Amino acid sequence: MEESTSSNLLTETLNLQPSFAIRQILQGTTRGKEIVQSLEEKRSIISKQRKQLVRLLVSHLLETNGETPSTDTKKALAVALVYEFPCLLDGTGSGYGAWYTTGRNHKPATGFLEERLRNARKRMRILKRPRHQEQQKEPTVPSTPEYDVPPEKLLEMVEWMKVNRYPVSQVEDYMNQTALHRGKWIRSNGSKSLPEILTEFPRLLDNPGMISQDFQQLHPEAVRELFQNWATMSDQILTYAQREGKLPLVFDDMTPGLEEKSTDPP
DNA sequence: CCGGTTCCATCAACACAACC
DNA sequence: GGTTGTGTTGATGGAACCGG
Repeated sequence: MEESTSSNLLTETLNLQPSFAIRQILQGTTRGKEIVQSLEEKRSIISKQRKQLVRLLVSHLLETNGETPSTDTKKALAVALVYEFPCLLDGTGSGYGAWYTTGRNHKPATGFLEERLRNARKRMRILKRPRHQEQQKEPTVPSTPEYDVPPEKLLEMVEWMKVNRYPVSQVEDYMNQTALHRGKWIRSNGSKSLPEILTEFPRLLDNPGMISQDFQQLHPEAVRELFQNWATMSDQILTYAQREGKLPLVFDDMTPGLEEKSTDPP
């Protein structure tokens, strides 16, 4: 019942918090920065910001832990969040139940993070099964993405995505259809720089899950392995990026407030 | 041409079934 | 016992439409 006290949360947090650098995740985007600012100055956020916050965190979760993160991972994220921003503590026994609650008494796990994760999975599954979803208005490329999409249509989609962020499902569909084209384009002429890539495909960063969707599209056989070994793979990727001289830009863009909190994993 | 209203698509959140 | 999948519903925001 009232199992939890603040010292409980503290213990839990000390154990789990290093897994998620909440601030760094949020500082990676403009909206994330606004949310952090609001949390610091007003000690509150509006519901729109809360939804955006959940999107950013779940997007990070998907990138780093795959589609079905463990219960502990999800709990760690929720705990890290309310530890970092105590004003987000809720009235539930644990203090973070509104963000993540494990299932109990035949009731499924719930909370904003869990629900977002579930809805994201649902959407991704729908996208992966185009055959099932054939009653589209446009008679365009339902089955294998891209192979039968004419080049001009590809360019049309790319241009559309430069100026449109919504509807999200449309963005995800177009990103899906242009994944192969994007891969070729990025690697053409000795590979593109990060700013070049983000100018051509801004939705890669601001629409959650697009990078993993691309990887899924290009290397479906390796997705599982990548997710499982992400901790070591990410190091190798960073090392490679550094060697290629691309890393400084990445850090400049994504972690402007990289100061004190050196989070070394246990 | 502009402001207000209606219509429509999307998504978050909920509820329950299916599964391990 | 719990988690994941899926259908449903209400809220929200943008597009289209209409009257002044």
